[in-house]
Amino acid sequence: MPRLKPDRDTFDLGAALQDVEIDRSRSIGPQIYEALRARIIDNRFPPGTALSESVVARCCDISRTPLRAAIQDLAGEGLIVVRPQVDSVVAPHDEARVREAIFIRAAIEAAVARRLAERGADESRLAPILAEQEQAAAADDYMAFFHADERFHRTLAHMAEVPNAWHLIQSVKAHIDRQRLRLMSSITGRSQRAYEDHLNVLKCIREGDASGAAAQMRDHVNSALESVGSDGKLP
Amino acid sequence: MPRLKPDRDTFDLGAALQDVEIDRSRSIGPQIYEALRARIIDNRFPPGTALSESVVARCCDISRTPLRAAIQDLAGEGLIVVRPQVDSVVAPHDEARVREAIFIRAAIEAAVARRLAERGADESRLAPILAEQEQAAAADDYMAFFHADERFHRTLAHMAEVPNAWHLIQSVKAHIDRQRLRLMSSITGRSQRAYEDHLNVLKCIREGDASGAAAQMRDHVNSALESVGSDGKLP
DNA sequence: GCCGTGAAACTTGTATACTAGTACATGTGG
DNA sequence: CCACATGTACTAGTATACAAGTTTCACGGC
Repeated sequence: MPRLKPDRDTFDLGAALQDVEIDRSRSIGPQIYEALRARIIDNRFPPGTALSESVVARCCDISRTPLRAAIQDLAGEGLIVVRPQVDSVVAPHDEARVREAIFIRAAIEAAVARRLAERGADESRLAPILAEQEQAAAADDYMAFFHADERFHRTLAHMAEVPNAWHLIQSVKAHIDRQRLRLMSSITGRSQRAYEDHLNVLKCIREGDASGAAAQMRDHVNSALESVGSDGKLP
Repeated sequence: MPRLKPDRDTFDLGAALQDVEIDRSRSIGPQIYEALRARIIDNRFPPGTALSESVVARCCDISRTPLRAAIQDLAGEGLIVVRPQVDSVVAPHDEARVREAIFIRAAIEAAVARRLAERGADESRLAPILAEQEQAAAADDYMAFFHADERFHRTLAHMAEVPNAWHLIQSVKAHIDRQRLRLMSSITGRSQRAYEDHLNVLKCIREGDASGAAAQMRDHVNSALESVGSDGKLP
């Protein structure tokens, strides 16, 4: 007797996908990419979730072709693990990978801070962002601070004239954010400290202290390490 | 009267593609990706070369599907520029992008050197590579040195336990290498200096001088800047 | 001669059918 | 009861047909 889909774990996937809205007047690929990526990062798709191409495509009422493109990109970022002829699942949480992501981000952003200190930076673009951060930190509005923080770092990268560096950072930042959003608890109250870190980095940049700016930024990014397991290998 | 392909610039493309061998027993996507990537980096596909999906697919006797996957990856690395509904061409030479690639690589590799200096490193894995480099530098065998250099840096990344960092470096390194291979002339005799740079980095690592190791590695990678236009913007 | 119009020959994007490979469950022989 | 074939229902990889958009060039009106 043929068994057709015991509804084992497909059900919740359809639920998590039901609110994806595809604008058929634009390219589908990038849209479904963003939709899946957001759901992986905020853990609506827990690690191990099977993302069968046929199932997801049917749920979103699209064909497999643009979906495959999205999955391929996500696999390139390490957010999805594709086992040929077997399955494609959301990548498991990997503390080593998160630590590595923090390492890479710290390296690049420290270099950005160093360059800004060496070349000088026009802080006018940062003022409104800093104001927003101060307010969000005082109100302990985490999501507001989160977005302002993103803009702060992105703006620094653009001021240093390394836009592609920011693109790279975004790809590794996905792993950091996924971890961050997984254990929301350990976050409360950190906004204030992050805000002060930003001020310290800017102080060094203003004074032309290249090594200091790099070190401050490195420490700032590395402070994310406190959330992840200290230094233990994976079991 | 219908005009069927005036053979304007398709001809040389077929020539440059005639020696791509596809192993049908393995996945086609990664193979065609590597084939195209190699040809872009060594400038067999000059900037601006149109890589029409239909044409390339027919030349290689494959379908558009795996080819699209390869092109999408190359576009993600910035080696191909895809204009939707128009064309896909090999990305133009972009000095700003090359400088940025060097910046990113220097940032990450400096951090790798710093970490190795802090944690200590087992140099036994590096000894044979260094020996090979010394020999290649003495003989001025550039390609041999090139490959040994690649292994040297990759091994450092693995010793620092950041394998994904090496993957990122590879993607930005493509732009550096493409530039390097374009103006081969400015390279002769550099092997000796690069070899000495490596020794200096290792010396700092051995002595546990973290800041020194990072600075040495940064300067070493940044020496590639001497080949590219000094600091001028693109015209 | 010049300019607007439109059809045709491209391009990439999307949908779907088919291929080939894996895993698991089921049944069979020991 | 267990080991082992075997078939079935999946998976991702590939090929191909079709759709939608862009560029180009020829043609006709002015």
